[in-house]
Amino acid sequence: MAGIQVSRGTRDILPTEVSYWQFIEATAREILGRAGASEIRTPIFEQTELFLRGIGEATDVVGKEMYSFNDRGDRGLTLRPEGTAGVVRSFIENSLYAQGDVQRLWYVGPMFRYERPQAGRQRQFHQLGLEVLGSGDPRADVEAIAIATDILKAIGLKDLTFDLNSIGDKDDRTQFRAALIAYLTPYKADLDPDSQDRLTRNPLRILDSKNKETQKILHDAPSILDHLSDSSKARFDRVQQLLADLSIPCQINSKLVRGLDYYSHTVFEIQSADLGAQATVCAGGRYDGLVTELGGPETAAIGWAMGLERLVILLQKLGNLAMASTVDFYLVSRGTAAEGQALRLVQQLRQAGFKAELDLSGSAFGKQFKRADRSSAKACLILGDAEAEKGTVQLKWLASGEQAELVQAELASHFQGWRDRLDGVS
RNA sequence: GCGGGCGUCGCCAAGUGGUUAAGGCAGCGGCUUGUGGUGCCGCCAUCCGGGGGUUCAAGUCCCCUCGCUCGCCCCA
Repeated sequence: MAGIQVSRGTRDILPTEVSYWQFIEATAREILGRAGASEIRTPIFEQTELFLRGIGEATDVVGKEMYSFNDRGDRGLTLRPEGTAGVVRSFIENSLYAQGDVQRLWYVGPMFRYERPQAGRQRQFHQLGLEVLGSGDPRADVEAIAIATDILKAIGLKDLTFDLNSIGDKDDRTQFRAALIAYLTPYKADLDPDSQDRLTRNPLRILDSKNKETQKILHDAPSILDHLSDSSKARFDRVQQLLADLSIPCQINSKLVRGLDYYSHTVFEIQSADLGAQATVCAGGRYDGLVTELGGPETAAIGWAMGLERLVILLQKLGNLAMASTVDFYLVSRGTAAEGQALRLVQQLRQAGFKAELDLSGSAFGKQFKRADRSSAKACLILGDAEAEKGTVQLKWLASGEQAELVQAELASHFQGWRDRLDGVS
């Protein structure tokens, strides 16, 4: 039990679990590809400055959750806590905006946040995200959302709730902020401590407080939706209408605000009731100001990210993924000459497209057959001293027990027949 | 960063201060030294996350520490 263990908040993804990951990633890759999105891979660490400016210095993520360090050259670096900032940095640095009107970029990979680990929340976790850069059209919002819901649907998730809101533009929020402060200030003493603190620092965040008392007070609070400018409101209406056209059901939640500073207008969150406190499975929104904030040309943009660990948890709960990987042929051999020939045959089978496993134990035939069973192989190829000498091999189909002796040199002539038989069996 | 629960073999799990730490699954070996799936037999924790302490005596009580877990916070 002593010895070195994984770091707190990190974990291994073992072979029994990794098939879920591969399934999710393959499904997403397929759907994103069909939508004309291109994968982009950016570094795991970036200059700390990028996140300070991109995410916002006042946010908790930047304030107390980043893995920041100085390297040997005394550069201030940070393990990326999210994916958008790096993609936008790359978009600007590589002048991707010059390559056409809209860039649809997606990414997948590990992110790092120093948080207290919890179910569905780790210090190293994985996100898959999409960024659509270069369009402020409401259709871009809905297209991005539709891609996300397509992915979630394709991997088989049900019973998800989709919350939608608009937090308007900067001016809308300035107005609303004043109204909210004016409303809440008389109740200040009754708010939970965190919310009291936020009243001046970041009053919008009070809206999604889980504190019951605070929520009661918020019941009659002004709504952001009543403080949208005409154009912001029209934009939001259009988004809702387009979603309805696509039959994507959503509920308007005027208290939905996002934790990162760069969002504007459309924000949304997709949650599952089966995840406990960390219920959000996918979240995102529009961030029209971020590209200029990071030194690029004015570029409208919308994006989202999914938490892969959470998707895997949900998928495992459904338990509907039959991941049994069966073996076609299991090679049983004993004796120096036979073992050498078996190694050659197993390679020949693999190169012909069969899934073949070679028993390396060198133990008694009985033991090797037991292992063949456990591997759920369909057939055994058996080589002992007698076969090695004659240049033959025994083929035994495990389900029926039928066995035949074949000439090694003629093995390839049986391949097509075996393929047909294996296809029939499975 | 704050609060609650938990931590016994690879996995599940008994064990409520008293001699040698149940059991099941898995694994390994044998019956069966060239033929499997069943069956039977045997082997698999000098040790109870780690470190201190209390006691004649601790896996069982106390303290510290590490980790997991649930919630807060935060967020994907």
